[in-house]
Amino acid sequence: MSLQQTLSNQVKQAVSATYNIEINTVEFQATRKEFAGDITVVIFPMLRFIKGNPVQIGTVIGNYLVKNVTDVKAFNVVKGFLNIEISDSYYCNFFNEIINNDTYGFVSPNTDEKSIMVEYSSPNTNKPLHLGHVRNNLLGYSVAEILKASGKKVYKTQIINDRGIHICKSMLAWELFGNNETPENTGLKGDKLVGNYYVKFDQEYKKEIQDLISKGKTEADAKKQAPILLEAQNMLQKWEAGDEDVVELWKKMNGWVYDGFNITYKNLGVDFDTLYYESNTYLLGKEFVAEGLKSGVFIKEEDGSVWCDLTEDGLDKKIVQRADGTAVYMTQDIGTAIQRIKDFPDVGGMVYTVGNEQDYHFQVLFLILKKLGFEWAKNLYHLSYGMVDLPSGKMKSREGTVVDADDLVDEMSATAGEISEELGKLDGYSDSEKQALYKTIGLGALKYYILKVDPKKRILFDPKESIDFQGNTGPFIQYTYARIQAIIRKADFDFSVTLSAVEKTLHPKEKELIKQLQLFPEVVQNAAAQHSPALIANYTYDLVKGFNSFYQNVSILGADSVTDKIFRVQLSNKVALTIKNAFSTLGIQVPERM
RNA sequence: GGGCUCUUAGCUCAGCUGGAUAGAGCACCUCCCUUCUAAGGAGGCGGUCGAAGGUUCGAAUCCUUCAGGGCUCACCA
Repeated sequence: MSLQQTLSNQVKQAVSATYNIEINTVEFQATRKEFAGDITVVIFPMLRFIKGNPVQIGTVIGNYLVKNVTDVKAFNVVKGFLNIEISDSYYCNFFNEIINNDTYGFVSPNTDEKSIMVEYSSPNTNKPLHLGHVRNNLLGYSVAEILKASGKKVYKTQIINDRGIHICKSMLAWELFGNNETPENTGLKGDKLVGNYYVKFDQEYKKEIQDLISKGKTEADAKKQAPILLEAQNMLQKWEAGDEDVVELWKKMNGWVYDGFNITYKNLGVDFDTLYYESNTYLLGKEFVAEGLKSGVFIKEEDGSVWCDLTEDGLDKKIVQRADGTAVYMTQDIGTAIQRIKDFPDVGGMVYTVGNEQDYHFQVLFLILKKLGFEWAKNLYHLSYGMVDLPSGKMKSREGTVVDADDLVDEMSATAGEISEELGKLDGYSDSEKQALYKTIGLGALKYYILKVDPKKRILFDPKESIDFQGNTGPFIQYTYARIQAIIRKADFDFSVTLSAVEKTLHPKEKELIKQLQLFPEVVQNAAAQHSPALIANYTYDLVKGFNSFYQNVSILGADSVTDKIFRVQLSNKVALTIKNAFSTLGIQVPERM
């Protein structure tokens, strides 16, 4: 039983014994720095049940606790707050319990529980990944890792949007202007090469529109009648009809893109357990549309289109199948969800990492799946995140203001290198060691910068600030970890002395640190429940801040006894482990030296 | 226009289920390296928590209205 539970029970007993009144909840909070004590019971809520003076009630409960709970050393009451002081031996014992637990804070997987599928990334295959995808990937990957840490089995997946008019545009431009360029003969990453042709298409398209307008067409007509667009649409029809040449080209170019994406994913340090392709799933939803029609969930209009009426749920009518019988976006998402559960029957819920411009879509999707009667539909979560804006404004692919994912990672590493060189701390390292370290630091900066912000909020991405190494940043935390490793390397104490032998008054800063360490498992559970890496990021920062302050204020080598030194070195060790575990859920590495 | 969402220090952000004088970093000022990494630490300056009402012992947090920003309301994905 945790100390808080014990205290809660004892407070209830104190109230029951003194006032003959039963209360069912006791409110706790961490004691503020300016007061003596470690944990605080808030008396105010009890006033609803107990008539009386809060100070008096607090004093009565405090006396009871000191008498009946061994770990309670003393107490004081300020207004409606009962501040409780916890004995040092409690902290030492707690510390002893976690000292050898390398997976502290992580719950071991419960095999009886249902798994969770986390979808993220899900790009189109016509252009390279950009900054927006970076946020998506980092969030999705991190939430998957946090869910794992909270004891869930997790499948990471994505739905690759590999069909449609966008890829036909790239294909057509490549046929018309490509001169048989390949990643091999140009040395370009496949996704970049294909992306170039998507841009090329757009340029030609615009030219043709201008041309038509100068011949007297309206702009709207010109946009619809441009020959290159008609040709692309023709290509899409051929693809859907299974035309061999078109399908072969499609396979070839998508293959290039996948090779390119895989490099980017590797650079970012993300991975997937299973993949879904839209070209395989886009027709799947239709059989469930048919079923929904039978059960009355959907309605067929006169023209043959199928709709779902959600007006009673406060939403609109939503189309789920076109008049010509073809699938729309919603249809395929219905199909994909069902297919996933068929493929992985142990999955009991899914997390979709998709930008907030699709909030409404997912609200509708989840509701439709519920109406279709799927039991797992209540466990679907849209991990919605805000856009990433640049100081110069929105990213626009056509105006060339897009921040490319690969370029970004490279720049972060390069900047990490420049700053490290300036500080000159890495003398004696080989070039390859340095490069690896720069990447760890650069990526750490990028990932932390993005993950520490609440997913819901839009991010203003300032490239300059993101590579800052001071304050609440990834490198600051990595640096603290590396410093702790230096302390441990230097400390050659005899670790056979157990901590329970420590009989001394803890330094107040040590207590603060241990208090923070205690919170870690709770933070992981909370972050998993809220799908919020930001929670873990900000917690880690607080811990590091606390440690740095401890480190400056307590002279380790000046400690008097051997056990004292051991305690402090092990406390450092524990902090380092907690940083490492927290960062692993964020997908950030910690270097042993930097 | 309807729906969803955001607004906290000059800037970038925390603030858990309502609780004590709203916290960090950056920037600006003052101090602190004979010991393990100063990419550090201690302190100062800086806030009518977008506005107004309401709920209550108590509101940045919950409710209502309003203002401003974003997203969305396609037989696109």
